[in-house]
Amino acid sequence: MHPLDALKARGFVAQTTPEDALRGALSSPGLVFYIGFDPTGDSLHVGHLVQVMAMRRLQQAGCKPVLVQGGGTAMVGDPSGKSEMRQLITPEEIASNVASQKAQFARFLDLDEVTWVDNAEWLCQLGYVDFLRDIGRHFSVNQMIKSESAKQRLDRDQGLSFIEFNYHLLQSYDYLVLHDRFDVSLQVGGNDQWFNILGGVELVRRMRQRQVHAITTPLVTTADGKKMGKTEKGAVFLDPAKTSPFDMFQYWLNVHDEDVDRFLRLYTDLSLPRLDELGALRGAELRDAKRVLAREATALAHGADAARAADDAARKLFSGAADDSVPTAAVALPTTIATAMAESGLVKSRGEARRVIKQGGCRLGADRKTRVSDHELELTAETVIWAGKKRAIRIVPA
RNA sequence: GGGGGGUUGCCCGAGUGGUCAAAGGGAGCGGGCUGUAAACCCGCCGGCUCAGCCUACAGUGGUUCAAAUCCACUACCCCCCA
Repeated sequence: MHPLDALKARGFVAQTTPEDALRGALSSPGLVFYIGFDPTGDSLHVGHLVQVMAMRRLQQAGCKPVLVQGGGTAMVGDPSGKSEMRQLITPEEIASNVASQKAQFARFLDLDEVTWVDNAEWLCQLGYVDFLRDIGRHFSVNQMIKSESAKQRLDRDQGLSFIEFNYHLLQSYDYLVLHDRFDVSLQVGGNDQWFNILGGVELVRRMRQRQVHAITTPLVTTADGKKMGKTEKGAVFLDPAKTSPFDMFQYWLNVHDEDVDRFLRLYTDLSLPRLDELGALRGAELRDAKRVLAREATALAHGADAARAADDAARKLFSGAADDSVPTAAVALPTTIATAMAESGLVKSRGEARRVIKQGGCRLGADRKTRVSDHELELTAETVIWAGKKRAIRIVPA
């Protein structure tokens, strides 16, 4: 199957540059493509995964990835989709973020085949006047002002500083540099980057008379309209120290019915026939599809063993057979139930613990047999505490 | 540089001297129903040593018996003019 069709079948394609040319470029092996990541955080999260998986797919299809860490662009801040000016981060933070994110990419990509560059390398030493003369002349302010990201900010009276306004030029320039240095002729990015990516395509065309290509991936939201990978507790990170494999497993297991098929396609390696099979499931059967999703997606991020362990732990926890595989927190005993709940992180505060208890949501024991009605109930030994139907933690003496 | 408007709880947003931990909505949480789903119904929803106390309405300082509400200064944001 043609790589482009494979991507489409899995739902990775939102927009592309003219398809015939793109298709042709993708047909010849060894096409070099790039994706940029702005290292604004010290861990990737599930929200980044569409891009990461798109790279994975393309690499498996024989394309050669160039991974651009946006050390330079991160210092400017992309206004796309942002309602306010992004906070500027320091070069030290960027460097440390780049380092920790790199390790996470290794799970998804064959790093031996990946070219790593940091655009700080060429962006940070640009001469302002030269840049204006050589690059800036190719850009129309009229157009930029009409771009979706600028327009939104302008319309809503939110202001758009000059530094952010320039992001477009910098990203376009990246494409030019990468084309010159590595023969990159495809850029992949989120659909909110469409305008920025086209800027690069256009710049290469004007300055090198070469046609290069672009694919954007859809901006994935959940069926109830939230950003992918966000929970009330924050993002679902790939760093196991920030989001445990168990919690990630639960995140995938608890996706909405309507998201299952889409997510399976995007976030797992399953074959298309297998995807169709799972996609045909309806009603309660979807639980099986969700389990596959959770298992597969967690395995990609943390390895098959960790995924299996998370699965086992989840099964045990919800079947009343919780053992030490289940999320555990050490708390100094004896103490009151409310304190244990708060200190273990099961709930955010003792106030919340009291509320849950008052409302009848707190139960004790792996089997959930004992309903707690007194927040001062004393805990003396190891036990499993439930807050509501889905959250539980095993308390052990500190 | 000049003139005007704004900054409220996780978010949006009312409130213009006491009855304000602060209307309303959203998010979130708990219960019911269910499939560890959605929708729906009911309840909760700053913290704590919880019939009480503490912290909060950008920051600081003031006026007052009493301020989110009045005054002054500071910071940030937006608009118009130059």
